[in-house]
Amino acid sequence: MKDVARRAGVDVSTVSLAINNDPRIRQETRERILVIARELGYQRNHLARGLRSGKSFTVGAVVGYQTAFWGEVLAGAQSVLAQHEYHLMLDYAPDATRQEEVQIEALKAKRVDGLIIAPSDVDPQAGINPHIDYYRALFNEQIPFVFVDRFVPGLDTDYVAADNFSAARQATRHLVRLGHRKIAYFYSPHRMSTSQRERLDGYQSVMRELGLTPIPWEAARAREHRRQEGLEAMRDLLQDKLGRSVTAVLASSDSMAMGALRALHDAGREVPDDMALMGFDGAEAGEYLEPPLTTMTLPMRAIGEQAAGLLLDRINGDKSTPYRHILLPAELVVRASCGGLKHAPRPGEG
Amino acid sequence: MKDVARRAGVDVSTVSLAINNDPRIRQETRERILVIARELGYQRNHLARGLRSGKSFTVGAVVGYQTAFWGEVLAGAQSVLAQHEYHLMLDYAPDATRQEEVQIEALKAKRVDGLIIAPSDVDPQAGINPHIDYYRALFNEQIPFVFVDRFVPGLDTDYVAADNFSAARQATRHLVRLGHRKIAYFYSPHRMSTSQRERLDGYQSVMRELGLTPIPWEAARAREHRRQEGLEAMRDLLQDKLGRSVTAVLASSDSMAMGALRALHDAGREVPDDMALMGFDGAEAGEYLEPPLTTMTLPMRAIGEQAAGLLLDRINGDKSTPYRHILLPAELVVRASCGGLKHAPRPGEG
DNA sequence: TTGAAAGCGCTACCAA
DNA sequence: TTGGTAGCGCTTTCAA
Repeated sequence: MKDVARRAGVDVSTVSLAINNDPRIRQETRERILVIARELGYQRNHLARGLRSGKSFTVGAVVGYQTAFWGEVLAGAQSVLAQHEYHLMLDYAPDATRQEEVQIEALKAKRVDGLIIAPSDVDPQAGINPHIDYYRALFNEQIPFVFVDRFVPGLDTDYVAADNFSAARQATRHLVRLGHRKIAYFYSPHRMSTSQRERLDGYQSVMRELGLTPIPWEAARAREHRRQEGLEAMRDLLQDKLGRSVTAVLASSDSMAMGALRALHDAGREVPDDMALMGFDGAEAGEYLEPPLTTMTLPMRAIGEQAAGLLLDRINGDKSTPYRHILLPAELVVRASCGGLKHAPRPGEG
Repeated sequence: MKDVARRAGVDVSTVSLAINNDPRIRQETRERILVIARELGYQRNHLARGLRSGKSFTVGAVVGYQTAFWGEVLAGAQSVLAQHEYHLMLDYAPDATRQEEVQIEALKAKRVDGLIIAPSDVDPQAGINPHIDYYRALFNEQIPFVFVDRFVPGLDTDYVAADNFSAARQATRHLVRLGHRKIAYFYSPHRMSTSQRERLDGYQSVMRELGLTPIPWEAARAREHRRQEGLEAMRDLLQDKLGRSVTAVLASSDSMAMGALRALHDAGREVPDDMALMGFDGAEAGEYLEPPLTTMTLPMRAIGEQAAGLLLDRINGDKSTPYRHILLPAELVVRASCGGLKHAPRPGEG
């Protein structure tokens, strides 16, 4: 920058103003400076800029294990941030560790301007988020952050997620519309995020409204991958007295549905003829299953985009604007796993 | 830091040394300073540190579109970087745009200490990477970087990938071992990365060595998702005179195999009885297919971990150590799509 | 509209 | 083993 200033015959401060498009600089001067800067291959040092101005043009993201879901969300966020010269710093914080707090502290030391956070699951015993005190402190520190996909009950902040409650209602109604009455809901009670809670609630609300008996089916034993849980839940169901009357299953996630599907295959049951099966998430793999899986597709990219947008507003805009909650609609994607269709949809149709 | 110094009755420079675990500071002094720092909630400012020391403790990653593959690679890299107080700055650069260079320049402005790069595909016409001059310049600038999954021919740098050539050989031999002689290889010539090239070469080398005729089958028309390409390639094959004699297909990626599988289902062909089908990548979804897909599983996490390790060595170690190429073995995962098994493997078995 | 100078928080150098 | 001080490259304030 000093070199640029010397070559342009101006002061460094003038160069700075020119580069930042400050209206006080004369058009002609700015252009001359910019040309010289380019010639010299000048590249602004964001570290110095950040140190002086108190902004790093960087946002931290703390999410759970790497999955296709989070990949999409982060890609969405990144695309919006990139448009504003912002960068995303990535961290994975496996649930149920203290990691989450450590990661955020590390990100704060790097002076991120804001954070995109998927808070860990709610403690099933206590019914509250184990990190709530930490988040409350973070909030009081005035560090801008947005919760994605899930939130911390008791803390009012910016928040972006799919409308899981409505989506679960829509899914349940879809099964009812196809003629099912004995509809079980597969889920895992071990780690319940707020979104999982809302899905369960949505399912139960529709069942009750229609005078049907909710059959919440807990994957009690397993607690590793969702898939294993779905597999065991279905095995249990098929051997259970009550379970045997069930004609349709709504799974709390696509991976759980995949496990359930495997169990059905293994037991020689036909899908959808013997049992209708529906997933939740819109995982890409669902399309490839046999039969292809009907599911609620979540707007993952949009969740990331909106989260980044909200965060940028909060960083650059008025700190005191009221906190916003954005719930994005999920989309019912009908494939063959629930019947009601003559054939499996071809790619692109669903 | 000034506050900490004052409270501890020492100079800021002493605090700095203490925090950086400099051996010159007496154990006792260090501990006292550290305690006070903690009490005061002191958090080191990495921006200032970076400005002064010329290191940002940050590395940039530029990969293609978000996919499960890249998600795993990045998660692997992130886990290693986190152990060294490094952070990952994420960028997605869709192939075949100039984006790649722009992104890297932006990352450089943020003063990343190094870069993890998946270079774009080789231009099929010219046979060279369109960005080679840029990468050469980057190399001359002495900025540490590692190529992952693919490289730029003609540029000798640190490089980590799966051993695609050997993996393709192993895959081909597997099919031969099962009794197949007419084995086609599905691939898409439009965008050939170096790893795709090596897969094709590996397949052909085994076929030739065994006196078999290679049947490279180009997905000529489509050029969107790999899946669509696989679907169309299989349709073509089934209608082709030569193609009808084929008994096994090795696809250049799992998604291509999935498309091919759909086409086989649609045509009423049984897998593996009418046609054996094998994928490449180890995509999670392959396990859920009907029949489950035999594939070469790439060590995605390890690729990311090794890439980060190499980069850290380069950043912190001797700049002039010779460039290393790390090729990690892929694993043959036998499921039911190629036959030779009595039943589909249960989860965990394969 | 531009210039001059201070200073962000740290590390690195040299002196004690 | 510790203290003092310069200065990284920028933005920002104030003066011209």
